[in-house]
Amino acid sequence: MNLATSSTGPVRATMDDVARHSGVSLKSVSRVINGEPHVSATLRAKVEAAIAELKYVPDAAARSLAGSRTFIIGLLLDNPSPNYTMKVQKGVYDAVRAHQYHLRIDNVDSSVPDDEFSAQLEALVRNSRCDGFVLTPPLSDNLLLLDFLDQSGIRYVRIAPALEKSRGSGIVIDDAAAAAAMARHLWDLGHRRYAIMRGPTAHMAAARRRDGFIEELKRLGLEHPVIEIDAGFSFEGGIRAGDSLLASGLRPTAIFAGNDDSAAGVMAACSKAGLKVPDDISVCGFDDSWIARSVWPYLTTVYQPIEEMGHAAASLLLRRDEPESALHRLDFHLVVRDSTAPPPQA
Amino acid sequence: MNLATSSTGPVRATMDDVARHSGVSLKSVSRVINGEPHVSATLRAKVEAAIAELKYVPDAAARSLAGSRTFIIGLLLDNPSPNYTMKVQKGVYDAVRAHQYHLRIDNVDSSVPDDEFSAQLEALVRNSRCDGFVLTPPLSDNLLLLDFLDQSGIRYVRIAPALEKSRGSGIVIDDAAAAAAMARHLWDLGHRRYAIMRGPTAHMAAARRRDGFIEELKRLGLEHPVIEIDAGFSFEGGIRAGDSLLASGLRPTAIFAGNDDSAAGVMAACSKAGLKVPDDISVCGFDDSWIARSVWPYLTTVYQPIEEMGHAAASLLLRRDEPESALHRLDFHLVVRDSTAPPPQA
DNA sequence: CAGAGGAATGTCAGCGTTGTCAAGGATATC
DNA sequence: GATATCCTTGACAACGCTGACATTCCTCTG
Repeated sequence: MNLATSSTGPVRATMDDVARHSGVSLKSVSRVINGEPHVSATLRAKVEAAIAELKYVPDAAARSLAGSRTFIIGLLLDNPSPNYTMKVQKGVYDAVRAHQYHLRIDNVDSSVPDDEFSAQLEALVRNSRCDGFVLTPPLSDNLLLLDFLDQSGIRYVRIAPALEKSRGSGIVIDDAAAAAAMARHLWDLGHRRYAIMRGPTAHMAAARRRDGFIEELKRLGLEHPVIEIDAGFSFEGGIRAGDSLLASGLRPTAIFAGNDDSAAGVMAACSKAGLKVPDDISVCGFDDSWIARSVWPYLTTVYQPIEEMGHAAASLLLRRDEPESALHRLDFHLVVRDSTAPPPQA
Repeated sequence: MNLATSSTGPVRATMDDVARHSGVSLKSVSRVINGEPHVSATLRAKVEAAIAELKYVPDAAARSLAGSRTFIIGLLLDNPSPNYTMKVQKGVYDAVRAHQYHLRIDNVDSSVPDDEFSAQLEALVRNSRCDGFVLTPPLSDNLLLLDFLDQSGIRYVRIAPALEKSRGSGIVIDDAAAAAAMARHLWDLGHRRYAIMRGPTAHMAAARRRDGFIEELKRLGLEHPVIEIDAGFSFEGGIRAGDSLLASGLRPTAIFAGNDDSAAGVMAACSKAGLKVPDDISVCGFDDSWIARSVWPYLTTVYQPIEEMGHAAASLLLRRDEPESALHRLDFHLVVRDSTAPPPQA
């Protein structure tokens, strides 16, 4: 069997068939399909009827050869977290399909030296002709990539950008406000001794979460300093940070981790140390990723609308009437589950 | 800014440029690019030099319009597990890119009524012209889908098929043998009282794991029957099944769960019940997915080469010389971590 | 009511490849 | 040495659609 000639399925109708069938010119069919102005209602109706009857579907290859669009949106991926990535991907997919576009995936590896990275990008853009790219973190803040796309005149939308936010369009949530909300939750439960597990230093959103958390606690009147430890964004990082925190003898009653993975690690460290969550100590995360419901007790966290962010990013790319650059802020909300509770009575 | 005209990047060289540059005909360039026979070494060298110099890249749209290939491989997704999906996707992506193809993602929802599902498929195949599809479970065993693809004459490769294995090509591992290996591991540790958490009933691979596990134990001389409980493939399912098992008063010393997620749930149930893993009870999973290292203690499990399976599937699709139908078996191996240990002294 | 301007529709030449067919040259066969 | 056969190369017409431009038919304006 041969790849090339294997499609022996029913013959697809062409635009010519539609034109003949509805008694109008080829170009008029084209106009209807592309929603161009200056088409009478009568003609449109005729053509649409013919399209429906013949089950006509425009040929993407011919369209992109003749026109200048490819009807493909590229999703640029370089994120280690499968949960996050899949959610973004789902959102982008839905938006793209709703516009009759297709989703193309492209992975890049930004952990290589700059020149190699540039070579990757060049190859990618040369090969993968797309009408636009959705950039996921950490790519959203990769200046080399942004420069390259700008210079090539390729449209893009950034998900959760932190640096140079005026470049391209971006979809964000207010990390600081979200962290502040978590701070209030813990404060209201009665906690007064806190630790925070910082995310990766390169991750700007993580820094904003930290700042928002600490600011809010100060505003609420916290006296003790907040203990800070680097934990990264991984389970291993969380467990390590948790181990060393608990070994140090410091005993916060609540720990805020930079994301759900590290929070899960912290919880593991607590149970290793014989502390029960949430009775002895409260732990909370950020993202409401899938792992938040794959640990026991279920994790209190901040819901980030990741799928919606992907959807919004793709939609932005597909709206031709969009301004050059804009930052769209989406809503988060607190998800209180079982890993936070009032502190133990001293 | 307009999607259509935004690409003001450098002008791409066309095949015509290459032909002129190397002093040969258009068709000869085409022959070189497509690796067709009957091309002299001299001509090939000239053309290749010109291609390199002009940085020529064939235009995919023109190729698929003129020829009958699209240079796109579709990945059909309907799997709830992001870990699994991302791994498959990565493998498929790498294989596809190595052949200068592109990866298109398409989601379908097989949880809807049959007629609605058929409509989805029809729309998908009508719109998404691909040179072939990679099917992931549970789609690999969806007969409606297989019928549809066969009938449309579209090539596909199935990942982990269980039913009607002679249809299309398939990439599998030996689930029964893998489960048997796990059984031997536990037996060698000294366990004699087992429970097994069954996967979803519709999931054939899960059934094979169960059978392989029990068969092997019988072969080894197990006397007590293995306790069986349905847990599905989710964390919640695992925790529920674990709760009811432990509440029942039955006390196996080792629990084999159908996948890592349900194993994590079982571990949570154990710690809720005050049992320490692995000192009081051993727990093991299947897949070596990402969650196996996101629980404490790290999970003993079976490594399935999911990424390689995706890679193999796509490669199969891209080899034109492949027979109609073939089943390719890939290797698994045991990953012994911290969740299994000898049973407590009675 | 002539002329201008705009709305509605049509004609036609590509877009950048590949498939078909033909032609010329080299090699093999009797 | 003539004919048959294969190898190598090229000319040219699609592929299905859109962009530029032409044409017709209104409707408005003064």
